[in-house]
Amino acid sequence: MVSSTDIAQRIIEAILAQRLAPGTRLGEQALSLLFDCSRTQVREALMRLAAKGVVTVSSRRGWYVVQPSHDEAREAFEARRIIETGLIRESRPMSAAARSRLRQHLKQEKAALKGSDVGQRSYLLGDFHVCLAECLGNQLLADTVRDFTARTTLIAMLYQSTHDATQSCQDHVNIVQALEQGDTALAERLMQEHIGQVQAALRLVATTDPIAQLREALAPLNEPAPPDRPSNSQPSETYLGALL
Amino acid sequence: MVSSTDIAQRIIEAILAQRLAPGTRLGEQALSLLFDCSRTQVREALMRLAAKGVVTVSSRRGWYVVQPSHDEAREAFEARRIIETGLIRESRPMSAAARSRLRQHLKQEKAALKGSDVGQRSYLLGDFHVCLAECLGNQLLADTVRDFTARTTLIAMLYQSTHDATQSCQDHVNIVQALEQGDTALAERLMQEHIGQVQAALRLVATTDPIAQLREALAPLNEPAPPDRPSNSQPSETYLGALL
DNA sequence: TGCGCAAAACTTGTATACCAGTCTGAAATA
DNA sequence: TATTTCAGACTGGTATACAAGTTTTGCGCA
Repeated sequence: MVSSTDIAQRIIEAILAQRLAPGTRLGEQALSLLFDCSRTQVREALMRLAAKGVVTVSSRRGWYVVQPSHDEAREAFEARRIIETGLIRESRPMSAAARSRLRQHLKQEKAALKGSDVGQRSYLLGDFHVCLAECLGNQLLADTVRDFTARTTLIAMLYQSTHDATQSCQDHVNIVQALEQGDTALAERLMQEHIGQVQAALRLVATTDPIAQLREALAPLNEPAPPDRPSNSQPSETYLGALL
Repeated sequence: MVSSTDIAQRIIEAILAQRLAPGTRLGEQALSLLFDCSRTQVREALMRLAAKGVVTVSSRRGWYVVQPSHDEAREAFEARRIIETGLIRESRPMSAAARSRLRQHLKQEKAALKGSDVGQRSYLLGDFHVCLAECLGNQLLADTVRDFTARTTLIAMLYQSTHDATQSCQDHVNIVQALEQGDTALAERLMQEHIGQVQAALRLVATTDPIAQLREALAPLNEPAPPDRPSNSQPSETYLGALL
């Protein structure tokens, strides 16, 4: 039997791994079937996620993974810039355990880059920021960063980020290196630039087209798909399989 | 009939007005009686608040307003320092509407200082920071600041803040003035100092004493009570009346 | 063939009944 | 008298039945 906490965590993880696209419908019955539990548990999980701004509910229609607007996208990136650079600026030297953990994480990132699991890669690249916040000694902000990272991951999916995973990983390496050398000013600047570049890689097309996603998904195959990611972003109930 | 959103909001407001002390038990049945609704609504509200870190649930025992530890207190203040100074640093000049709103808020604060409603005073002093974050154009961080402000309000209650309300209000005035003059660097420094002073006003006694609150509440009357607030911090079911 | 309307299928919203721990206090016992 | 045990009251945990609304589908009609 799974608890509502498990369900919420699985959904968050699926989002971080880009296995759940923005706009995906999360039916209560579908989820309760999938996790073999009652709707009560599912609703609890969804309400918790709604409080964190990861899903929304449309009355008597269903729960959906959020589709942040342009304004919300801007706010999310600004929030991350402020929090993560602030954490670095106010940081004291890291403990040996923290440094070791970060190095371990970077090792995993590099391994994932060589591998073919795009979801794992995406997950680790996002989790780095959570990991760093925890290592800098503020669990409260680390939790906040986790929520905001899920948000920016959704934004990246929605606005078709063209950011290079290799570049991101290199940025992370440089940031950790600066921190280990005690050069917080450099680390802060690197983080600022890193988040800025991820934000700049968004294709902020003014898509007021209500069927844009369908159009995208069903486009003819002449045009090559956007790099770094198969063009499979139609929101659909079948995607719930991504949770398992 | 009240919705779960209403209940959650009322609880948050009661906390911001220091009418709900940390550790107060929030029984599901008591709340459902108080708001004349089913336990379902109450549970939804409490779970949302739990996701925001404002209440906790002890299995089959009850829901309680959180009692942040020393570490959590430190993290909460650090988080607010980072977010609020960061918002000011990255802010662009405020709109006329925003400036007007802030001035209006300061006027309310001053009025509350002259009045006798301690709850209203506490609420407005905390709400200033939320208001400011909204005026600086980031709703996402404004919501975060609201949660964190509730947290620091609880911390102030728990650790018997000796901070002077008049001083806080004056700090707010100075911050707004600096912002209106476009001197964001000054505003940032003032905010940094302001939050630092509120934090410094805590009596962070190492209270591993499990009955510290009882001891405090039932202390003999020779010692004068802490200023700014009657010493009535025993958590008790009767306090639910504070929600109305 | 295209359009409008109604019914049915499906979805979330809500209350409630029942289950399973937790605590209290009285009674039995040493 | 002090201690232990056990029953009962009380609490939150969970599932489920039913209500209320939405979407889809299929039929009738022009």
